[in-house]
Amino acid sequence: MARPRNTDIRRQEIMRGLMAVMAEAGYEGATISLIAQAAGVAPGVVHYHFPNKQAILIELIDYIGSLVQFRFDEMCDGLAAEDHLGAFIDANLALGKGSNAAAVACWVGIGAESVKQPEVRAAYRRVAEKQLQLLESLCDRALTAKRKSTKHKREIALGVMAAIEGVFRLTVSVSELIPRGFAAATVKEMAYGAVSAQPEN
Amino acid sequence: MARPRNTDIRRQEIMRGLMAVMAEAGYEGATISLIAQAAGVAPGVVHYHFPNKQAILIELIDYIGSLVQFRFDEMCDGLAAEDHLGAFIDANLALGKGSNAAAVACWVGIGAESVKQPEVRAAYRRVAEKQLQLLESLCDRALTAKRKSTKHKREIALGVMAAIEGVFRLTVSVSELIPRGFAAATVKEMAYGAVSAQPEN
Amino acid sequence: MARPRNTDIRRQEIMRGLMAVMAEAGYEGATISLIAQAAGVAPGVVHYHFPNKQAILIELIDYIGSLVQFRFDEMCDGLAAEDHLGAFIDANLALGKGSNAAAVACWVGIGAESVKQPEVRAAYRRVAEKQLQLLESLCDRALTAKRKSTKHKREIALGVMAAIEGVFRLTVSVSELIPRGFAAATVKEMAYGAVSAQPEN
Amino acid sequence: MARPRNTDIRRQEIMRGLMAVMAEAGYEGATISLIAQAAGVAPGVVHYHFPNKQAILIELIDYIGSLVQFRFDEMCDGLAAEDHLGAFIDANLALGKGSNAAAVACWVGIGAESVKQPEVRAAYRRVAEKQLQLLESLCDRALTAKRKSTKHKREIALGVMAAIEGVFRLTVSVSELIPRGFAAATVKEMAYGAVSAQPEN
DNA sequence: CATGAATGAGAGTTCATTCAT
DNA sequence: CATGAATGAACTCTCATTCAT
Repeated sequence: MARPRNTDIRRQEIMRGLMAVMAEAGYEGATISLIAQAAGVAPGVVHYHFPNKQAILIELIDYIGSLVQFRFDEMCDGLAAEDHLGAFIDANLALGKGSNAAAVACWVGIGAESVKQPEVRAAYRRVAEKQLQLLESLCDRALTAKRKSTKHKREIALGVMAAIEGVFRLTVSVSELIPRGFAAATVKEMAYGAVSAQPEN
Repeated sequence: MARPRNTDIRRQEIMRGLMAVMAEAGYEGATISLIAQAAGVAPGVVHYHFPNKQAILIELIDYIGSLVQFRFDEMCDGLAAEDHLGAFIDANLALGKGSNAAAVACWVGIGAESVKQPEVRAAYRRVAEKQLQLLESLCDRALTAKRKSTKHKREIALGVMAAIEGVFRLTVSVSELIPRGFAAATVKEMAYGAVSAQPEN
Repeated sequence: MARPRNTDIRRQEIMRGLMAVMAEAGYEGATISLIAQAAGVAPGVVHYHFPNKQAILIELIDYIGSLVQFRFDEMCDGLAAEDHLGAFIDANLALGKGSNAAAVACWVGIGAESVKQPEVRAAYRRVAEKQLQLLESLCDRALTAKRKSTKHKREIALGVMAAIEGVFRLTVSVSELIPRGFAAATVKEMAYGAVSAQPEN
Repeated sequence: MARPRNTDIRRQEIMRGLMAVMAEAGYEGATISLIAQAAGVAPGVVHYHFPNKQAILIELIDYIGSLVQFRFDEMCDGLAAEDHLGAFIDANLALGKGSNAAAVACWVGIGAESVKQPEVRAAYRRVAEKQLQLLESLCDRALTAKRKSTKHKREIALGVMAAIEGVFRLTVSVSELIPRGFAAATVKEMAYGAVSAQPEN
């Protein structure tokens, strides 16, 4: 009898509206009005579905995390275990299908917001911890496949993660300095270089 | 006899005020009033010395760039040419004297602001290009010292730079995940690992 | 066979919802959403049964008036005519069965709303006039029973009414200053004191 | 050199702006914009001098309290101690010079706001407690002058206070029912009637 | 040079009311 | 009758910027 529930759909639309606007104007520049416009809804709708602007951002953080996860799962398909590390790097940095420039720009903005908003920081950390654990297990697989010591898998994982985050940052701010398609290759070389550099098991 | 110009001193005080506030509250959260307070001056003074808030930020970008440069010069003192690459990484990431957590937090915020403010982006790029050129020459020195091909010096330089920026980001958002004193060592290993991995010249 | 009308029930539920919420949050703080929640209905239902928020308030005014009337009737039962004045005061101020703290808080809020909403003011006046007429006749009874001049019955009635309203106000704002069970006794003393002070008839 | 401080003047102007608007439109209806207009300043000025709207209201509470106190002091001048109780009632209720219809309307609104704003409630209580103590001492004086027991001075004080507050309420909501100049006389009669009714000391 | 009061545009948020289902 | 999503106007509050002193 009542109007059918469409909350989940609306929430996604609004969250994607934030992503689109934020990629151009930053978090502060993403006004509720602009977000609503980008989502194709009236301004009041935003606060009907979210208690406040921060809540949209936090939902966006999880969403971007899940996008990477999804792309990684796709890319792993049919790959040997030792190549999953490369797949993870590609999932984050490779261009082409599934790459998402807006998400990258947002991710940089999320880093800055997490400086002052503890809740954002917490949400970011949840995603980062999950990715770091995944990365560690991928390093383990790669090291094991090459019969290398897995002693420094966490260090390598952290280095890879930092490199990925750094590429995001450079992509956003100084994309002209990075030749197209360069980043994924370089980070993969660094990662597998580190793997190879480990002593035999 | 005119009274001595204290304009330059005031400008520095204000700019450092921005750095201090921005490290806690982000760029948008750094109100003119808070900046003035941190600088120990009246709010009106800020706009006497700077046309607008953005101008302070741009001065801050150059200032942070010069801080790193200065620390690098200090650290190079007495080091062999091949170790200058390590000195650069330390200048950015090593803890202890000369390390500056506020500057790191600001740097992350500057990255986010450069998404929407072209002038900030340009200022950031000037500093980044300079650092990248320096890094490239440091890679060249390191490769040459080990009689390696310098063909991929730019790739290595970019990778190192990304790793440094990424560490900044992780430091700010998820410092708990990074053991103290870990970052500089890991990035140096990655850098020299890449150097060693190059073919002989 | 039409389904039984539950409109009247719903209206009461909603009106009581307003009373409950308004006692805690004031009239402006009583949002339609909160009222609906307190009434156990969906927000949309409220405007199905009432054209607007003000209409609920006006119904509430009459309702609270009738509550007092009802309690008065109950308390009069078996009392001598000269004691009906005391019963009226008790009906308003006595604690125990039939006392209604929420109604008192609402009544204070209604007074404030009547400053700006003419319709509310009119509704309040209707109730007040009725009570004042009743009070006047009760004073008449009390005076006549004591063979006193009834010349100032209206003054006494007004004084009693003011005292009652004032106790409401103090109860709401500074209940700590009023010992429990104190108010009804004090006002009754004042009322019968004034009755006694009148000249013999 | 700097612009001279005028904060105190501005704060008073704004507070009186609130009083003027609130007397017509209630507290919620007194928007910052209307308050500023009534005070003859730009909207932004309001929040330059007050952190928020509530702070203006709290200042107004103290101000109204001091208005009554001031009028009382004036009216006491040259009166016998036993008549000070009457002066207090006149200070609150007498018409003519020093009477302030806007203040009365605000006071009713303040009562309603104190239901939901604890800070307002606290401010109201501070004023009420001070007045109640004063009233008690005035009752004491009146009783002592007539050689009556002072045992119930607090009860009488409370009754008088309730009557005054109740008159405010009736004045605001149903002024037509109260003949002009009636209230002060009636309350004074009630007060001195109660004094006379006490047993000899 | 310095001060801090003033400005006013625009932000996030709330909410009475409407209405498609 | 009932639902709850949608609307958009209006609110309080913030703040970069200006400028009289």
